[in-house]
Amino acid sequence: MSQDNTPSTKDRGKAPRVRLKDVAALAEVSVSTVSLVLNGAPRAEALAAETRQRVLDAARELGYRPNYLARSLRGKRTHSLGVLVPEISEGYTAGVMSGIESELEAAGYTYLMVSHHSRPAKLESSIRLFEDRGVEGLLIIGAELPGPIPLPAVTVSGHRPVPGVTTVALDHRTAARLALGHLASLGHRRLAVIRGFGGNVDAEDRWRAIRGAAQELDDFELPPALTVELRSRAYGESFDAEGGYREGYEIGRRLLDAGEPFSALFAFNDISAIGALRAFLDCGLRAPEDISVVGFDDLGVTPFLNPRLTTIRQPLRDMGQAAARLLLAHLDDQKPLGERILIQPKLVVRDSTGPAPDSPSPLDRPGA
Amino acid sequence: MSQDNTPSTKDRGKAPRVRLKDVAALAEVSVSTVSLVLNGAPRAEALAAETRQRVLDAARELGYRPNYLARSLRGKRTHSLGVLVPEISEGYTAGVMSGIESELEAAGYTYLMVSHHSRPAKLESSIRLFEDRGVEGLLIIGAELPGPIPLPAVTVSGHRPVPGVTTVALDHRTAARLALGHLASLGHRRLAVIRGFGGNVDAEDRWRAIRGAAQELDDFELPPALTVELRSRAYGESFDAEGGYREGYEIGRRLLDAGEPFSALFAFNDISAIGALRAFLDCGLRAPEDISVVGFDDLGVTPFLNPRLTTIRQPLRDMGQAAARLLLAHLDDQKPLGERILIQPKLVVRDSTGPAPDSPSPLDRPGA
DNA sequence: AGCCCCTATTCAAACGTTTGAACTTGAAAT
DNA sequence: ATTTCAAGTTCAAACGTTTGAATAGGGGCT
Repeated sequence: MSQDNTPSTKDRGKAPRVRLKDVAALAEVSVSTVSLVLNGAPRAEALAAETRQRVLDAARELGYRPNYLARSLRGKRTHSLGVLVPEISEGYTAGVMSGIESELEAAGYTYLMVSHHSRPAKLESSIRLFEDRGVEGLLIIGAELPGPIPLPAVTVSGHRPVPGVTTVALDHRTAARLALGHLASLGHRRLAVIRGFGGNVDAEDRWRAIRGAAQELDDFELPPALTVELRSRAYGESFDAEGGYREGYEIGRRLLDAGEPFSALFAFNDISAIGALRAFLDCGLRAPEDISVVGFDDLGVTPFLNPRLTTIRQPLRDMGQAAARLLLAHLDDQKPLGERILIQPKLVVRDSTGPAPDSPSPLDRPGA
Repeated sequence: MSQDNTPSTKDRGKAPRVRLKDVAALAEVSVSTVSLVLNGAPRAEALAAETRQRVLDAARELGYRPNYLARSLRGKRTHSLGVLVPEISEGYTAGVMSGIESELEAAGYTYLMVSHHSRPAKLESSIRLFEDRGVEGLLIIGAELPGPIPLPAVTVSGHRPVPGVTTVALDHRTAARLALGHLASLGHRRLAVIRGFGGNVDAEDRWRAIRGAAQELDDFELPPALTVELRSRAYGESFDAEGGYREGYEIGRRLLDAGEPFSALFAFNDISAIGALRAFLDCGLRAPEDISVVGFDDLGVTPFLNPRLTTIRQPLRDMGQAAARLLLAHLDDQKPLGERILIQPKLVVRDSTGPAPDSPSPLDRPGA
């Protein structure tokens, strides 16, 4: 009756997409019937079995594939999420993403991804973008939240509690106790620390936990001159893959130059640990004989470094999976959001930590 | 006239979204006029300046944001792309993605991402998914293409020419010459090689180039017992971040056990190079004194390893950017696709390569 | 006074679905 | 012979845009 773009035998060009209408024509039923059947709607039960079969056959024969945009426009569901990561090419992000990806794929959701580079403005504009694109929910990694979020959201660390937002975060107290306990048991007493960059709640919590753990130990010091803060994540317009390592390296040198004796370093992440370790080696120190280093995250490389890196394992993949699952459970089953899930870290002892040297430090040289 | 969901003063709940219709009502014009003005259509020039301003003001006042789904449904443009990567948490992928991301963001495109895990079935299903989701084009990284692609596509390496698909690929001949030339000049004569996994064209090209480069050199051998193939990318259902390193490690041990003397290794990527290096160290070898190792990619860690890794740099970020730019140029300006862009690698000499030991090899022990 | 045409604006169809309400048909109940 | 009802199916509105075609209002021309 109305216009119809039948391929007219010779389908030159892009092969017009099969619509519900085409299936309906072939099956000799109405569009509604086709929609009902193809969606397995309860109402379709009422249809004659023969009719249903006819529709199914027609759809198969034509290779019908529903139009996502039309369906979403009408139905309000897009089966897509927005994922906000700090930096696409970071080990931390990669680990979490691999968990998120597998979970979303299994559930038939797609996602849009944007890096926020720890910049609040970017975070906010991305949230608006996602909203405009019709995502159903947000997965936010390592970001301080700007306030209430206009969509269901689950985060992976990075911020203090926001009502209605579920957070998957690491148990930093345990992490700190594990690392410091390990070092103390090896005889270390003066610890250098690479803190996460200020403003990052994860970093604050971690630092608080480290100080707490130090106090619980006898005769264990965190000399102020030996705690340095990363700034990496604070800017990072054009990302440089080497940035984090380089910063660790520079901090490593600065620590040695500080002239304060120390026998061990606890870094905020593996990346900076690797950089600092490199600096120590370059200055002629041996690890773990002269200095011990503990990283954080347990990235894939760590067991293959020289020396193998002792580190605190964050089950990044699990954290990503957990976050995704929680969000999906909310979207699909209305499970409420807002809890705080604590994830337990694990100490992985390898070769970069060893007994403290007998002398208070390998570095009692005042200058250089 | 028709139904209208005006917030009725007390807007409880989710704040209904502002539609064109709402703006039209406030500006006292028709919906069409609003659409025209807000899109800066040429036809809008014909409107009275006063009207245009009224519309603009109304839109601003209400905070109008267009409905993406409706617009795309009608207009056929979604400003979104599909990105297919081998493995989300791989250094190679991360490098390329960082280039793609920055380019797409600048152009106002979003993208969906799926890992194909080098599985043809996954690749095909993902392409269908993307098609269904209405993406305008595809960016495919490191995958053998299943045949013609139903959408405009640009790839980053991984396959032999397909008509209509632009490829950004590395110049493997140059890469091989750089690596082998460097090693030969250091006196190395017998080279072990970790090849990429079979079926990957990138791997084949590289291997062909390596053999070619070896022939160009005097007295330079690639003993068959010392070329091993990666299998990593061939399966990889549940991804394990350590997988690639571990495989390199195992290959490293196998090479030593082969009993064939060699003084240098050229690995398919940095990951496997790092693993193999670790194996060599574990077996009591020193690098570069006893054995030299050349990696491939130049991931961020490489300058911080111990020893620092000599490697062939692939400008991954640039490759990603180039690919994205080419695809966008096609979509926005109809620039034709189908070329093959060759990217030049660079040799980065660090500490993992050194003069060949005097003895033909450190490994003239027949057993073990 | 009638006609034409220009300017400024609106109509209404279309994009491809989903879904509440309505419509047939035939058989059972009155 | 009419009404009642259920089973099976279709109508048509709606989702929020974009855009080709149509329209109203005026002013200038003959």
